[in-house]
Amino acid sequence: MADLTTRAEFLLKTLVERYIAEGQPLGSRTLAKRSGLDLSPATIRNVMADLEDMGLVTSPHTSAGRIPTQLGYRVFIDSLLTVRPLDAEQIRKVEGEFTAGADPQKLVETTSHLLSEVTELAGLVVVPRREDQLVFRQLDFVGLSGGRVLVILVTEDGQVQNRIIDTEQDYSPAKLLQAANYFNDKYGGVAISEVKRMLLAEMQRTSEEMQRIMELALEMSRKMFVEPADEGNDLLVTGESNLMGFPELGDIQKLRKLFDTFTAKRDLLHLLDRSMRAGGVKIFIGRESGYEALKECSVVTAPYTVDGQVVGTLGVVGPTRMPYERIIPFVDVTAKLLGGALSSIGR
Amino acid sequence: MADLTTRAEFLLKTLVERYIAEGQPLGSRTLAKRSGLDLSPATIRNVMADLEDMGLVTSPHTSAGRIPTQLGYRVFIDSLLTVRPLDAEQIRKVEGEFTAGADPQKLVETTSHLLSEVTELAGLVVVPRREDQLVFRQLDFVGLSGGRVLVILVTEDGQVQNRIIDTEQDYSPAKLLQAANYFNDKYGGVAISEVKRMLLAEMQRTSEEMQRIMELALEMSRKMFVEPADEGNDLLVTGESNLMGFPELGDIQKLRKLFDTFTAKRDLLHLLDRSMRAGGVKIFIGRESGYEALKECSVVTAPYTVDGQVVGTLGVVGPTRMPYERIIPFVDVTAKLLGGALSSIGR
DNA sequence: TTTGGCACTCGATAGCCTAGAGTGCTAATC
DNA sequence: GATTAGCACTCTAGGCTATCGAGTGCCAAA
Repeated sequence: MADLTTRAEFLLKTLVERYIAEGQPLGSRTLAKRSGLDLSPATIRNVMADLEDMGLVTSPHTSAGRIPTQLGYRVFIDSLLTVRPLDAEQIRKVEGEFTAGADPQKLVETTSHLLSEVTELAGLVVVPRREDQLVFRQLDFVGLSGGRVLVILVTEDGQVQNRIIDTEQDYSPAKLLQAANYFNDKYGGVAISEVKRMLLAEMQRTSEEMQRIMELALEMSRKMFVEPADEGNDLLVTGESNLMGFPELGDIQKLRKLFDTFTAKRDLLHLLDRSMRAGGVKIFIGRESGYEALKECSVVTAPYTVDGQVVGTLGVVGPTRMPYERIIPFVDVTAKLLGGALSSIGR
Repeated sequence: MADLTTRAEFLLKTLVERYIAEGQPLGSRTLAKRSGLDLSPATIRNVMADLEDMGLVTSPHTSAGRIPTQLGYRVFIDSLLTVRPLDAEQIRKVEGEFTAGADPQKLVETTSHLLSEVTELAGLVVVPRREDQLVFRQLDFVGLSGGRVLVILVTEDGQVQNRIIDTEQDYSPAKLLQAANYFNDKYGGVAISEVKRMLLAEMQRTSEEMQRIMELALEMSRKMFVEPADEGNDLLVTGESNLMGFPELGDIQKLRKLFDTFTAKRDLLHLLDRSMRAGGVKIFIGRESGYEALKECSVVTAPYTVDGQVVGTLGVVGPTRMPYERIIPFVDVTAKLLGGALSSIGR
């Protein structure tokens, strides 16, 4: 396929820009005016025919103008887009949200709200729960009735998870405390995935010579750590309703599929996981995500790091026709700030 | 206004039932057939005219049949509805969900999902966080860097809340433990609202003669308890997307208002709080709720109790045209089962 | 009190027309 | 050879009209 001429590129760029801004197919006449080039509509038509041959633009029907195709957006984003840095007000607003000391869960919630409010799209944040990245801090056992024990798990980054487990008998508070102390001394500061591994090993090795208290601690923590955990990473979605009201998502059936995708989380988590490996902002346009429900949407993501290590991803979802030049730097900055805020909690 | 004749009642009943089932206005002709009464359409028309005078039915336009008004639904529910008990499969399903031991948060989530799945509407559950109904169990202090302390609050019913607070200095783990012990001994088993009150009193009274450790505990717990808490009761909404696809909510603007109401939670919480006082199932039809966004919806709620005391409410939201005779007993049963499951956690 | 008959209303659907926007092609022009 | 003007053509959106069918309200008869 022939390379794009400079002029064709320029026209594609203005076409995409205008279409993003106005949502209307662009005809040769208007494009001639808006481009600033001194060309007649007829010439524009010729160029458009070329762009259509290359699969970069298409027209909804004969007498409508042209709109970008998915590929057109791709080219636009990869080589034509001029990203505007955030303006002063936005930067101030974003930074303001991250100053207050808060626990990771709240930080993540704040971030997601921020994303959806500023972009007026749906905000996504993956809550990091990867076991190999979480460091164990301490365990608490709180006795409940009927042999049930509330286990509270604290990680170094200040996250708290809890769970009720069943045991065969009631234990005294003193016993529970002793058990917790034993366990905390032994595993404090170890990565959770490692704790799991060590637990399994320990249980096999010393099951006979163990003291009662060790047994208790191990039994409970085994239930907490090893048995089918709730889930891995979790996903927070906010501002879904921002997506209603985009004419391209006006079909209620499509909208429902989209919302179901948000609720199920699985597909989105998968998508966001994929974008964790690469550094920096990643953009999935339409079908590139590989999910039917997202075929008319774009997803802009950026991983965030704590102490230099990628722990999660955040981003936004919106119609393919979204103001990328605003969205991209914003998602980027937000990821950096969230990473910074999370880093300052751990020690 | 004249009382309803038995026949008029019967016709209203079948009208509402058929309309709920089919979603189409009913004309005199079809109603004559469906009612089973041996009456001509003309007679039905006379009765319908009466019902219309009484404000119980209306017609969308001249040549459409009749549909129930809000008042018509009210009369139907209050005096005509024959509630069907749950069928065997549903009961089994509901009970199955509540057997596994789980913490309150998970129970509430399960319940909400259950509500929305079975009814195919949006499920609501108020998470009880009323301070006067929660009994303090214990506090944990976990030191983080930079003078920050992670405070974990456990209540008797097994709920865990946590929060990071700022202090002026770093405390040693031993100090923190001591402080927690001091506090837990003193306030264990006291209602949270009472702890708050006592804290304020204590701080004023003995601020000079206090030992350092008491000071520390009081200072931290003050920040946890007294300073602007997160919120009061919280609300869980699931299955919102079930509401897409009801033709009466087909307008995307309405839908958006509805979803925003779900997200904001405030109005719904208010509504559910109202229904906490009365025992048993409560039904808000259309505008009765008092909220614009819900004007074409009905809300069916039931309070649930722990140890005889009402602690929260649950329910469903759907279009006014919902199968009440299925929904009502289901909401009722679910409330009872959730209450039971929560009761078995506390001691 | 019930019913049949009848004129009337209204929404939905289909068909038709027009205006407007935009295209592709061809031939003339720079 | 690139650009442009001109023109025939296509397609949508919107307005207008006619028709069909469902259903009503009312009146007079049973």
